[in-house]
Amino acid sequence: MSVEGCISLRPNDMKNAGMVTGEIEIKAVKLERLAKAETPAIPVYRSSQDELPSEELRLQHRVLDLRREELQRNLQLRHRLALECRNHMDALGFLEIETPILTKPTPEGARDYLVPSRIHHGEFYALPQSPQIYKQLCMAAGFDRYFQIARCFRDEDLRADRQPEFTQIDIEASFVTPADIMKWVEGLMGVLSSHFPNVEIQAPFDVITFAEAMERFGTDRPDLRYSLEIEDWTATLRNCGSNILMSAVGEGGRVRGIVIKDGSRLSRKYLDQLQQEVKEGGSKGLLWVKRTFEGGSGPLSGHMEDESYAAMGMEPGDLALVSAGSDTITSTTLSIARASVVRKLKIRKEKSHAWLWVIDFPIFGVESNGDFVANHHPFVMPVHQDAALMEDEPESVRGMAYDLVYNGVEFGSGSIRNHDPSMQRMIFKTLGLNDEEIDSKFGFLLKTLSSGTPPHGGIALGVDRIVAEFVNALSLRDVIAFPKTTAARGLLEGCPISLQDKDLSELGLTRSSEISESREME
RNA sequence: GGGGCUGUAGCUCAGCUGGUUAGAGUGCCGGUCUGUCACACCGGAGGUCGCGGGUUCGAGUCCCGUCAGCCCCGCCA
Repeated sequence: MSVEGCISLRPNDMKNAGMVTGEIEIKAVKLERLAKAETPAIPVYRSSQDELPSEELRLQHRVLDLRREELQRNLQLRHRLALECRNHMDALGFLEIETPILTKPTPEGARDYLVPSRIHHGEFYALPQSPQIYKQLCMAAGFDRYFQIARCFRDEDLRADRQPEFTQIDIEASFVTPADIMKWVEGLMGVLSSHFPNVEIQAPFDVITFAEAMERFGTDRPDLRYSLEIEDWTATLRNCGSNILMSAVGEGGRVRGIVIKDGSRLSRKYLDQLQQEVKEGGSKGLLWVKRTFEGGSGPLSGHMEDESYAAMGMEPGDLALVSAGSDTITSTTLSIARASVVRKLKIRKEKSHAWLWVIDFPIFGVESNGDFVANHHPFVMPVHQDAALMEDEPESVRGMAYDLVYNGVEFGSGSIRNHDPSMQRMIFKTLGLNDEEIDSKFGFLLKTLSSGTPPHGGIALGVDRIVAEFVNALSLRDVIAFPKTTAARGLLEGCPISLQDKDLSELGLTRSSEISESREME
């Protein structure tokens, strides 16, 4: 509507303090209807106690959903964050350089989204999983400080915190140490978070090593708002008489666990449910014992002595959650249990904002079949004192890598890169690539490194996750204007769709017989 | 690829161990009222119970399959 008239004060007894414009009204002299609207399929203006329509409908009618105040605000804040990011990086002398969207498929890592070439039948581009290699090429090209707010694409199954296309603040600089990058990012996060009233920041952030994070919290992205820590009770409990614990220790495992002060109030029902939770997370199970004034209860209580309670720091009323086996198993189990108990008991936060750097990640992970895979990506430079282990003990080689974690959410991940082509080639070989494969997939990178590339490193920060966390959104979908569903569909526009045969043949593609003709677009 | 939850009026939901004509709130349409702001009051329309098959005298309800959404495992360098 277009309304012309005089703004005037409402009569005193008709003012409404609950409305922004509750004190005034317009004495209209002219009314014009600018556009007609059908009754909306989903309510746009709803009272606060009304339930939201189902997410399926909200995504189908995304335009209407986006009119909601909450989403308007989320996208405004997202804009503010991007703008401030550009200003801040510019002030630090960083150049925003665009990198290709049509790129080369990579053999490592996530599945690529592929784009068939019309001009070269049978050949494909890939959408970038990240601008990683391009930003390294920028370093070699002499742009010493690069950044980009870049769209990335990964064709993997989705989660609440994963979209098939997502946005990163991508940063790379030459002649830097991890400390330089960390300092820049701390400054950047300070500027960005200042626009979000419920986020606070204090630099420098805490730093712990990957090994320490796994030992104390069982995860590489611990939520340090809570202090509950994992302890090693192998010595205390190895001879306690429990078959489960003794056999796990006999096989070289450890006994680890968490003491929950006053945890006895957790019900049997909840502890059974917690069993289920850790099993779904891939664990075998979880033992527990409650210390009482009379003695104890729970699966382990029969094996507990007063001395063992004391050694574990348990007082009457406390609960211990215990896991035994390989570090991988106990870490997974206890980190899931830790997060669950914190939620259940609404344990008081030590602080509201836990910023953390996790450093010294192992470069390689080991698959169940013994193959090595890159933990982050294959371009991480080994820490100096570990470089000698590359040949004989690659699993022990730590990388000059750093993850940024806020309240248990991974915001970003970065590293110093290999600018030495021979080290880079050795890493590719450890990952199982032969020289021929290395040259065909990454020849252009190695050739660049051989042309004299400055030492360099950087980081990539997940914009969607950062905004989602800063506005307290339950899902990435609430901070993205037009997100995809968990099956990677766009419900508003209706994608993906099947194509007609003539469209396919122009691209040199033919329909597989397995895909029925009925799927063909009319 | 696997597991779980959900799918009933435009929207949010109820619908028991299978049983007559599937309900409520809200929205929508018509009317009354006209200083309202979740207006109030009166009246009305509106359902392929996601879709397909099966069991049964009878299916919203039970079984099988399938589609869609959400959550999780695998996967995500």
